[in-house]
Amino acid sequence: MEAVPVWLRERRTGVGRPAERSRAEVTAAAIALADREGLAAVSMRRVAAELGTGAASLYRYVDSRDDLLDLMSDEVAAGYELPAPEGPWLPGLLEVCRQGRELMLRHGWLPELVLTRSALGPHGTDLLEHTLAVLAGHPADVGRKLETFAVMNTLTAAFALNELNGDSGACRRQGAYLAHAITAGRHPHLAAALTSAPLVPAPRFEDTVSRVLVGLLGQ
Amino acid sequence: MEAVPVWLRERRTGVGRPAERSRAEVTAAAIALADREGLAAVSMRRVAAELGTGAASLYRYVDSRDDLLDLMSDEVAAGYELPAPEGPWLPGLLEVCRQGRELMLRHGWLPELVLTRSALGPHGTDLLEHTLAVLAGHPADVGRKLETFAVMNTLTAAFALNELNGDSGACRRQGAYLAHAITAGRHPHLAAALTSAPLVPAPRFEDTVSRVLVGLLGQ
DNA sequence: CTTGTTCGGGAACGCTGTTCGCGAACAACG
DNA sequence: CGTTGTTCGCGAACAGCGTTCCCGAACAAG
Repeated sequence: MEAVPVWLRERRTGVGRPAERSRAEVTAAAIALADREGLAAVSMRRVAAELGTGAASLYRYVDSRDDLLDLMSDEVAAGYELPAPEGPWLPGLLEVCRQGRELMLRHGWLPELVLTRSALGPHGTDLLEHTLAVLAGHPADVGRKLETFAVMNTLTAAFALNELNGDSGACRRQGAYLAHAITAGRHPHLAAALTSAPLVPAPRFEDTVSRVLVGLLGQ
Repeated sequence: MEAVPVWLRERRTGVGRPAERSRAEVTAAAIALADREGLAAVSMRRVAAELGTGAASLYRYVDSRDDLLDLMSDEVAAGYELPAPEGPWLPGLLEVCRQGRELMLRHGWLPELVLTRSALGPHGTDLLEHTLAVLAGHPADVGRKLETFAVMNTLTAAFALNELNGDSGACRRQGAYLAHAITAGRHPHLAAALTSAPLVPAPRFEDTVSRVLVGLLGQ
């Protein structure tokens, strides 16, 4: 029934044996491990080994592995550089998306976390605040602005995920089946599409996001 | 190095001991289990127990748990009812999204699979073919149409996921932290937004998707 | 020095995906 | 009918997982 998110459970008083590590240290170790070997490698035991300690010790800093994943997401979100918003809103939002994509490409495990869990930590909250600030002069109602924030994150993560998976095996598999589906003959439009164009066209990230944002917010 | 996807690995010849079950039966059992207890409950042992057999037996029908998840996704995609496309493209695509959302709400484990893995099985391929058929008369190039297909699926899944998580604990946690962030005072726009509007406004699915599609494809 | 409190972490529990290998079941062939 | 080839069912085992228990150690305060 602990409805309190990770970020609010803070360090106890200065009494008792002092902790040898900090929550930030644990988070950093988990991020380093994920960057090196992927999200699946982030187990409590592996993270603990990274720190030269035992798995059970981590539970002094984190309530569960899921909490640790939330901390990782939010910590990366600290990498946004958010200047004071000025000028028209579209370039402002595009800059946010551009930075988001870069962070996600640098941390290939991030898109999965962003897409499947929606926890907003301190830095995520700052990002939302910045987005609302960019849209401060826009006439859309609050609901649509929040919706825009969610769509931006989702689309950026999905885009980054595609880019990351694009070169590896996942796309080959799909390609293999699509090729089979084409030769079967019952998918004329698909056949026409895939023979008339490169299989994986260079995705135009900013153009696509821009169109979506204009669709949502007008102008 | 098996680049062949699940759907192409077919039943062997009629030689040897006949199988007691079928791949479809295994898939159906996994779906039933996921519907009842969620995706986390879909372990090889649990699915096997559902069928009254041993866990190792499943590997006669499926190469891995991931394969089974792909089969589950595609099997649900068989639930689309795709009439021959006619009329303008926007209502045609909206109907696809509407059906997708309904399927995902009926199978709460689907959004996660759609968002994180992009495998296209036979029924997914049919859906793509249908989408391209609806857009047959549209002047956009092939790349943008494929992109539109991906965005439709992603957005629908993300929307459904939010609806499914909306009432449960996940949103409470977020709300708890956001409330804290507001009282801290450093997020004026956020504070204004969350006090001037209901915390979780009724999401207007079709309106949002419609705006995004028009943004991507024009008109 | 004692007391209160916290931290570190080995050990254990129940679970997971997957592999191995053996016995059983069947089709085809002689 | 018997033999052979092949597939299937699946118990047992392996390595790994998240998490909890619990006890000894380490410190602050009195």
